[in-house]
Amino acid sequence: MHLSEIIDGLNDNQSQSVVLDNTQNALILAGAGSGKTRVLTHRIAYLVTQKNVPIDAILAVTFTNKASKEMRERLEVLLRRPIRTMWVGTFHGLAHRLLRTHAAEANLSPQFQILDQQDQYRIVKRLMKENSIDESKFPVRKVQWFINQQKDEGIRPGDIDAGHNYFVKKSLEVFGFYENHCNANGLIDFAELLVRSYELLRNNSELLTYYQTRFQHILVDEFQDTNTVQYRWIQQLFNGKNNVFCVGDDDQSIYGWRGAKIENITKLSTDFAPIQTIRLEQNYRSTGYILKASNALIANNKNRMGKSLWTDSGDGDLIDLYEARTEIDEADYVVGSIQKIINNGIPANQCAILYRSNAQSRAFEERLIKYNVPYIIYGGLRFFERAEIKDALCYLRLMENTEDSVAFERIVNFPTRGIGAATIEKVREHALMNQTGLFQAAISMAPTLPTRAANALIGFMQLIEEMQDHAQNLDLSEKIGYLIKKSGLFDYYSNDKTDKAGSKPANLEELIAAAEQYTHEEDSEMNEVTGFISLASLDSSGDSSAPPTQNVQLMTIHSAKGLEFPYVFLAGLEEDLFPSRQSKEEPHLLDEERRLCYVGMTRAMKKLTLSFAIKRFLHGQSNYAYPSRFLSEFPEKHLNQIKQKYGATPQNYQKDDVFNQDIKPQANGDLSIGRTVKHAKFGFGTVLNFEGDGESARVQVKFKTAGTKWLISAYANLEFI
DNA sequence: TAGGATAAGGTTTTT
DNA sequence: CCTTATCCTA
Repeated sequence: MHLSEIIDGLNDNQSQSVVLDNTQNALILAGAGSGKTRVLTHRIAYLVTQKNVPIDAILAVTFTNKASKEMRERLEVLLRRPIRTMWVGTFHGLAHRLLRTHAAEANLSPQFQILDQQDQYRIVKRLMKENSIDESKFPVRKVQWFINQQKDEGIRPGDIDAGHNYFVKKSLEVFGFYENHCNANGLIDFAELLVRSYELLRNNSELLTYYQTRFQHILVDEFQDTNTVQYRWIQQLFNGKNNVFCVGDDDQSIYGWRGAKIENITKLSTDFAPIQTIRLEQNYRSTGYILKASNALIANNKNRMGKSLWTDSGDGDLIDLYEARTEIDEADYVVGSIQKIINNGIPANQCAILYRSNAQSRAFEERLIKYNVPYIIYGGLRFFERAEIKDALCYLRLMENTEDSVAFERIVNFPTRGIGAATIEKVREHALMNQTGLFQAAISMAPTLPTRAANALIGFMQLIEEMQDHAQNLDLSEKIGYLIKKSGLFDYYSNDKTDKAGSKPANLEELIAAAEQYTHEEDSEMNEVTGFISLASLDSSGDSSAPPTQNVQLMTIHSAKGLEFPYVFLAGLEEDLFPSRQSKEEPHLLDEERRLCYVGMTRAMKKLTLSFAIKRFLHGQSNYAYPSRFLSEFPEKHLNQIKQKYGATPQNYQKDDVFNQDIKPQANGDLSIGRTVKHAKFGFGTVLNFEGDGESARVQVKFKTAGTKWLISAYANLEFI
């Protein structure tokens, strides 16, 4: 292959990055839409075709499964050959591969199972109960969070001193119990995948040397999102003779809450010196106004490495800003706009609705259904996290390995078969005393139980054994098809009245289809079943089905990272929602919110529409909100402001309210709910409620800065704006 | 023990 | 508001 095939069509900075020589490491500061995936894939193609680097000498790390899949596909197109054996994957996926390959050296059972968040929660909760730790004082979720936070920093229970902090002290105690439990049962959570594989190489110099020598080129995508352990993981594989090539954008760091360290990108320059930094600032995605506004917004952050995107494709349309009365009005406007776009012959999947939190999707979903616009929601409950799917997989796991106690607990009495809490508790005790798995314990102690419980339990174990026998020679998808019927899961969910949408049986069938699509690598460290189960844990999205072509796409901004859409609707730009309430007090959290907003805006190619609602119903109640501060952080001249349909003044909210019955058409002289007022001392506020009339009226006002207060109208001297 | 009915709790983002 | 835990009855 000729060099020109690889660098043709790249701009100067891009091709300079691609053909960097091997004497130094590289940091590519790649702005949104500057073609970073292109640079990464072309870099690899350059190494393979021009420098004769074997594909097995390359390690390419991404953050999402989607990104690694895409990179693999693009590489195969570029190189015109399959690259199955190449190490391309997510940090978690690659760490998992390492641990499967060297399970013994990592002190792991070869059958180890991956715990997802839910499994982990359950275990932590049970351990706390067993050890009489009060859940009301130490919420399970917080303790779980604490444990993961430590692990993301590579910290083990023995590594820290709680001092006088009682919460830390108790959490550490649970952390210890949890570790023991996981070690005894061959369980690995997400964070553990990383820590454990890091420690594996740290404690085993032979292996470390092997991988250091093998991976001549280490390429990392989204470097700004690496956490402490991930950074060390890369650092460890670097021996000074090989090369790291990191691509990142400090302005798009949005996973600080998950332990990502934005500083890692600056640490890189000292830890991996000499390093060459190249900036990619030409944007090929968005029009001029979108970029100018995004640049202005992100300029409000301190401590940036500095970068300014530009385009030569012209200003394009102004950014629309819609001021909605409520979230329903907002959804109406957005869906209405999308309908117009579709009516112009543009496919629906070119439109995306992005939001800060998943809960916001509901209003949009309702309107999309009402107006008959096809849509697809990403996130929310992911396929492999659905209860019915996990149930089925647990049957599969138990059939594969009867010692899988997590699976045993989940399905021993599901669908219900007369095995109650009391019986299970006895099994657990017996297992603990004899240091066996639950299944083994159940076999040996069943005869000691009362007849009814004993029969039920023995019946369950016979069922599993019978299923094992019968499924032995079936292929994976047939096995799953068989087990969902035989176990009674399918019948159970078919008759489940709480499944309003009735989608659960369909999901079970979808699982069979997913198993059919699953292609198992022959040379894998795992057998087919284990491979499929691991995939289900690590790639929770699961819907491997063809990408939707005629659906409007709805997702959080977090999951939109790395994607682009011609028409983007960024909704819910309100204080306390975006930026979120828990972020606004802390400058570094607020900066991350701002980056998130920047990421959202820079997803748009042709047209960006922002919106906010004055009143929003969320988490069971209605609240008035102020427009997000982010809206005032870029020049107004980039905006085309659109007020709500029925006029711009708050008084008009009372009339023509066909969409929102929940806005009460109440008025009392100058008073009306939703009106903006000014108080001499408290400043500006919004009327939330009032009672009584005239001089004796009491008014509840939510002030911008002073909080919410009840005031006596006669004394408050409110000025109505 | 099962399964409905009622009460309580928790809400940002996810590999 | 929705999910989950707990209570209560058959």
